[in-house]
Amino acid sequence: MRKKPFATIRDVARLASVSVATVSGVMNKKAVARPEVQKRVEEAMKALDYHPDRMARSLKTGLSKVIGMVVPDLKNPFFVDLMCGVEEVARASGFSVIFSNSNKDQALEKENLSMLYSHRVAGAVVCSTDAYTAYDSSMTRRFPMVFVDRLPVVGFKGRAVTVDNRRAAYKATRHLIELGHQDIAIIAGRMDLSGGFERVEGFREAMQEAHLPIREEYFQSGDFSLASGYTCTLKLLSLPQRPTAIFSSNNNMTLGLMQALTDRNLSSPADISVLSYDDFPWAGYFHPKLTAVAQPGLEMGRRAVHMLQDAIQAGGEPLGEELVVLEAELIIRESTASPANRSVKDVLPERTHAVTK
Amino acid sequence: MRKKPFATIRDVARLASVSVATVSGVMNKKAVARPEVQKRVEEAMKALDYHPDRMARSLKTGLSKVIGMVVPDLKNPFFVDLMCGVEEVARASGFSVIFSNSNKDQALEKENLSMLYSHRVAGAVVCSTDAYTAYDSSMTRRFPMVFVDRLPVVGFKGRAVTVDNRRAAYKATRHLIELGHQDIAIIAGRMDLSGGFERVEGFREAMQEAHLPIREEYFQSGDFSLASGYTCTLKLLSLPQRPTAIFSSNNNMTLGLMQALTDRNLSSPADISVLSYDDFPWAGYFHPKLTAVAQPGLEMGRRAVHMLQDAIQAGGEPLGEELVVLEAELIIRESTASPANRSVKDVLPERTHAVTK
DNA sequence: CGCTATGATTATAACGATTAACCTCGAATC
DNA sequence: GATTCGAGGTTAATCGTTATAATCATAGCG
Repeated sequence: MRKKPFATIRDVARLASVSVATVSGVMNKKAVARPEVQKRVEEAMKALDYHPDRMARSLKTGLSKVIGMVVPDLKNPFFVDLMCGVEEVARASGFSVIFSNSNKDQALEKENLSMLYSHRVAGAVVCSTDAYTAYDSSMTRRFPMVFVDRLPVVGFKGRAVTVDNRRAAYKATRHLIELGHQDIAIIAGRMDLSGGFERVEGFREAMQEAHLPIREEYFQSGDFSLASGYTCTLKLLSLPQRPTAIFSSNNNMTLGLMQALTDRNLSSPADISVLSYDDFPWAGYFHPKLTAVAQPGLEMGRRAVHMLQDAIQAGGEPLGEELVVLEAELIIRESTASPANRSVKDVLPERTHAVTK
Repeated sequence: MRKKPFATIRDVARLASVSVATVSGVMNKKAVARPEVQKRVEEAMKALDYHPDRMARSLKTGLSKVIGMVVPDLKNPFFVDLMCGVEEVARASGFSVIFSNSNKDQALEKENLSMLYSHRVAGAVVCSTDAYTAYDSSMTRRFPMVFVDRLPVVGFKGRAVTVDNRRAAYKATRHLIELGHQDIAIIAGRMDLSGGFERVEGFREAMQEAHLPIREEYFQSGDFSLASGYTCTLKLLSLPQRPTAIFSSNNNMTLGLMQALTDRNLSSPADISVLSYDDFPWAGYFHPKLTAVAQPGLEMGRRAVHMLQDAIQAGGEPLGEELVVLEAELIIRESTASPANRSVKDVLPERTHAVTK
């Protein structure tokens, strides 16, 4: 083996003429060494550029200061927001974060989770790529996890932080209706993901409440990808009776939608109103500036880590179910307007009831 | 201490009725155990959901399968590209990545580097937040690093992958000149960062070659932030003789630039051409679609990890200097056009020489 | 039958930290 | 003066792995 390239606690002890236990003591502020000794130790540490080996420490204590995070797609700014939130509060409490990208691949996600297990992370916040058909309960035994944005399985019992997709979609649709739209189309996302499904539900709810029909051809099924947003929009635009507004279920599909619009030489909101579920950092620079549902990604990440730390604190005792549901915000910009030749009064019924929880 | 929550190599050994050494052997494909034994061990591992403790392993071998990455700003999509590239090839070769965000804070960056050291990472790719005035050589002794995008210090000797900022800026400016622009302004970035400085140099070079003056009031000093892009643009627009084209030194400043344009009711390229150093994933959705210098972020991240792995392979023997300089691509979209009332022939001289290396 | 060569398997000492248990020695108490 | 006490220190075991040397069969060979 090559010469040891870093200083160990023993080197420090030797230089400071004390035992390793003493060094460990002053490091962890436990044993009260005489101020004189303490100073000597600290000087030795500095002199040797000594930084304790966290692996050795974790090995001994069984406590790791690393958490894992797995996201399905690093290119999506929403997940980047999540990451920022996670990183922020993790670091604030002395944790490091191993990020891994599952690339929307379920197998890879499981592999990543195993990898994190191998690292003996204290816990993980995971944004699952998919509804687990076989949600492996053995995984939960490995280390505490909190799910974020997406629930891993319907009827999930565990710890998660999500946003109220249904309510957000309801509010968004309601905004369209209040503007006077009747012919509202939706580009749905993946219905096997909790978010995708709930957004459609919120949309339905608002439409039904307003006694507006959801025409079959106005319901397009996408898969959250840009490409699907594009083709769905094209289908909508070539309909004999074009919708006056489109609700897009996520940011990527909105991008496809906008592309299709410009390709067809249509402009928003003059020709068609567009409302995007998911805000972009740059949504205000679009032409038009996009009206969008802004999910509190940062806050979600933060809360997830807090929950995770509670679970870590509990030291493996299974903490009960805990579901934090945050509210998304509808940011009204310029891509939504009243449809041409139609007054608001014609169409808007009284609001009958609030959305059910 | 609580009951051990995971299976150890000893548990596997017991279940398979062999010694720990044998288990270790079959895991690492070293010792050739009898096929029968090998199978028994593998079954035991599966049955116990055994995953070797990488920390214990690293502690023993002195070899870690983790690399660190520190970026100055997670919100900037360019750095996210870098991260993607890093993650991709790291994972492909069995490495995990600890990401950390220095938030453009030099002290925090150093702290992060110490943290990574504490984790005994095998190496790190760092996108430094700042030119180190005191570039601590003790840091390089800790673990191999390769710098990406930004050189840590002028006259840097070490391993890094960057892009040819100067040449890219030259090409971009040249494009503006070829369109017939003479009154070209630049919003410079931070001159203490290698990138910021070189972009200005490339700009200068193209202008001089075309015998075009750089008027003092056309040179605005920003700091790579959106806000600075905004204010610089406002200053340019209120000049008695407005420039016909603006070169913005990075993505955030371009955002500020565009904001200022719309606030002043100006549109591009009709009123003014804009060229952005840094492409956005969504630059094609802007109005107008932005002409931009696209840096190969993904590829940079990938190359950086390759270089890092070479250094890790070398096991601490200092590898010589190695600088990989990639080429950025100019993507011409719609935000640049010939200035009103001016023909190309009037202004374009013969191209005299290629940019010097 | 010894003796060795060979291949499979095992016992055990690290790795760098923490920590329980144990020393030491002077001051305080009786 | 003996006993207790406690602050300040040390020793050594331990965490889960790997590496090395040692052990153990087993077969080949003269």
